[in-house]
Amino acid sequence: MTVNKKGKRELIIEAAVQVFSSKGYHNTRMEEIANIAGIGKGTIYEYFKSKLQLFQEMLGDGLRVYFKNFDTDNMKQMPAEERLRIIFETHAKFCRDNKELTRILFWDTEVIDEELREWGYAQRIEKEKRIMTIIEDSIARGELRDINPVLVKIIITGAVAAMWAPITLDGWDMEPELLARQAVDIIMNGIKK
Amino acid sequence: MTVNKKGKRELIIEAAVQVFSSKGYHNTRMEEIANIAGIGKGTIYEYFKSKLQLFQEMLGDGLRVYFKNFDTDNMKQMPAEERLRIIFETHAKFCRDNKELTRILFWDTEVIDEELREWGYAQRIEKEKRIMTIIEDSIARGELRDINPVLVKIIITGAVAAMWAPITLDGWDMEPELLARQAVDIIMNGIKK
Amino acid sequence: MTVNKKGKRELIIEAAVQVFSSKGYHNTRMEEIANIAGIGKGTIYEYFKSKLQLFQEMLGDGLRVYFKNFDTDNMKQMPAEERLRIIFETHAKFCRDNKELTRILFWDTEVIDEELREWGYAQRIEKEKRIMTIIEDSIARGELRDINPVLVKIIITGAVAAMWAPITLDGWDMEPELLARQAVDIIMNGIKK
Amino acid sequence: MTVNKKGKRELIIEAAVQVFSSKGYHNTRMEEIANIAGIGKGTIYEYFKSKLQLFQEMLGDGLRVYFKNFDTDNMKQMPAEERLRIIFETHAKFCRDNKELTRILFWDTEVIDEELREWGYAQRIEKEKRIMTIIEDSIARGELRDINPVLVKIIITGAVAAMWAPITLDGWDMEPELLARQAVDIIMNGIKK
DNA sequence: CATGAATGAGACTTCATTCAT
DNA sequence: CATGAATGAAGTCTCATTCAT
Repeated sequence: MTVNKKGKRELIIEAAVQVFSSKGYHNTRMEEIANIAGIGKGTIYEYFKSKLQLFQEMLGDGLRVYFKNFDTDNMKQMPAEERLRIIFETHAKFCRDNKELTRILFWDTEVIDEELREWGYAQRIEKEKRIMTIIEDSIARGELRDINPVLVKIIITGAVAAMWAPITLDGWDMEPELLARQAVDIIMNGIKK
Repeated sequence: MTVNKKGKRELIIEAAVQVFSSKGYHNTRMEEIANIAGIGKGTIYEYFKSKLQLFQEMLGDGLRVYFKNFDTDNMKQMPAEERLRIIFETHAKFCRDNKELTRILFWDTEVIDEELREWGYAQRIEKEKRIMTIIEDSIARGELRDINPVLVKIIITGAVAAMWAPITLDGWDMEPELLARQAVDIIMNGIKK
Repeated sequence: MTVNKKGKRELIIEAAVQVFSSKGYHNTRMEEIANIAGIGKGTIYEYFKSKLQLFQEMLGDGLRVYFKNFDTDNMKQMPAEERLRIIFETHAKFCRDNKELTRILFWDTEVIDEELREWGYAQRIEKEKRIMTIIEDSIARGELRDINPVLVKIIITGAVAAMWAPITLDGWDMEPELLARQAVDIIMNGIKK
Repeated sequence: MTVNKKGKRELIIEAAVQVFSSKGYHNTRMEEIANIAGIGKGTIYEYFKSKLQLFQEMLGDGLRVYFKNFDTDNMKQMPAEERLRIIFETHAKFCRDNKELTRILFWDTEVIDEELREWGYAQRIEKEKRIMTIIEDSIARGELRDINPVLVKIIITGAVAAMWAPITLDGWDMEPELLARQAVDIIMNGIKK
């Protein structure tokens, strides 16, 4: 049945997230994914054409969930500060709920496949464009000082991306809303007294 | 001769940087490194016990060069702003001069080996401790607002780490000194007008 | 119902002939046979124990049809020329009506199974014995020149077997009766003017 | 050294002929070829890209040896009878000296690969064209009765091809020269007294 | 009876490493 | 010291067969 089939596909994806995250693509054995999913090795191939495709669909599924959290239409009307806050908060929530996946999605650069590399590159550009728009909008509206927007983009994207490490590795546990508010405060006003 | 041997060792390391950087650890073939170094496949094993050891020594060499750039003793006396500026500038210079290597050293998380993973973790902690010290020193000295130091650390390390992408991938070319001055300005004073 | 079951068995055999003929034993997937037969994969196993058995029964069915065409009792009384003519004509008809199957039955030597190999060998010997009997009978009756009967057997069996290629592959279309008459004429009288 | 390398390539080809001949393409395991050649499994891949390529090169090598035996230039001047005699004799010699290979080269139709199938088809057409030329030449010169040349071609190619079976399987041992003389005698003059 | 999702044995192939030259 | 031919462990993937529904 469809319900059943969908269930098994998700079962595999979940096992894949677990193993790919902790071992990386190349150290992951299809058999281990199968074992963790509680199914036979061959069954994976009923749902995914190859190891690469399983990995890609895992990324795709993850990103779809991630982007579902942003309501882009509403955001256009907001001031820069608010938009940044939402980005930080949403990202922090996703990171908290998908600790391992976050690293693969927003940090990992393991070379797996040429096509995938380009996909990852496009992904990064896409995300950064969103940040750049916010910054340039705000500069145009005169909300910001006269600063290098590329540098601001690096600082913001770097901060967002760097969150996975303390959360995933060090078990840092901070309320996403608080984190977002404080982070945006620092970026907007600086750290100097 | 020792000189000769040293020469060949460096030849191999240079080839290793080239191939490991562009293909990642697992997609790199020992034969390709040998070809690029212009030597025989077996010769690599005269200088390195294994592929893993070659990779590790490549990392070690890279980090040694990196840290040689910091004069830690002098830095202790400086104000936070100056110390941050040096970190940004030094990092930007290293990134500009070792585009590919930077990504492997300061971003890559490809899982290669359990021991190496811990080494990388320790590396990260080490670097972050340095940042934390700066921040906590400054807070103690009353130079900074009352802010979450972990968050500041994330923002600074994230910004430093994120520099590789525009420089390596997008060909972004900015004077390290200028970059450092502007970045520290933003972090200290924020972006708000 | 028995009728129903028989109908499905034939359905499978027909699909098997189609796929085995064009792809060979090892390139044939049980699933493809099932698809062409319009049934489920598992259903084949209700009628045949295994892929090998299906193949064997397909061969058996084919040969039974083939040999039904020879009325061996009547043939014993006929002169050699007439008997050869019947062999050629019958074979040509079967080939025309079962293009692909003919190749598998009378030419193919794809090694599939030790038991099957011996079965095929016995099959060949059986057919050749028939030819040898005709030739030796005729020699005894003084109808033929003093020639090597083994050689004659090779020429006749070779000619019979070789017919599948132009008919199946090149689309050669010749009236079986005419073909048989002319072939026997050549064998009996040679090609020299 | 080149001599050494050539030696190993031939070693593998010889082992391949042995195993492919007796088991067929699909039942042949690369490991068995390696074992018979007395080398490691991986070594085969130093000389041949894949199982398919090994098979193809084995066929190519075999055919090259086969065709080296025909002196096509000289043959053009000879009468049909003589040319046929040479074909039979050369083929019989090759069959005697390369019992197993002959079946693969001139009889086997195991479906292995689409490209290979077309190659085999072209091969057959090429050989048959040679026979057709002889027949049509002779008809033009008025050496032959008014007979269907396609039928003659089938009889001759069939006879030639069918020789492998008694020689390889039944251990039939006949002097190639004698065989050729008698076979051509039968084809030219028929078997009737 | 019919089905097709699930299975796992087994095949090909790669590539780090060794070692005789 | 330097080499590269040889090796075999180990990984991905296929597909005949089973069995619960």
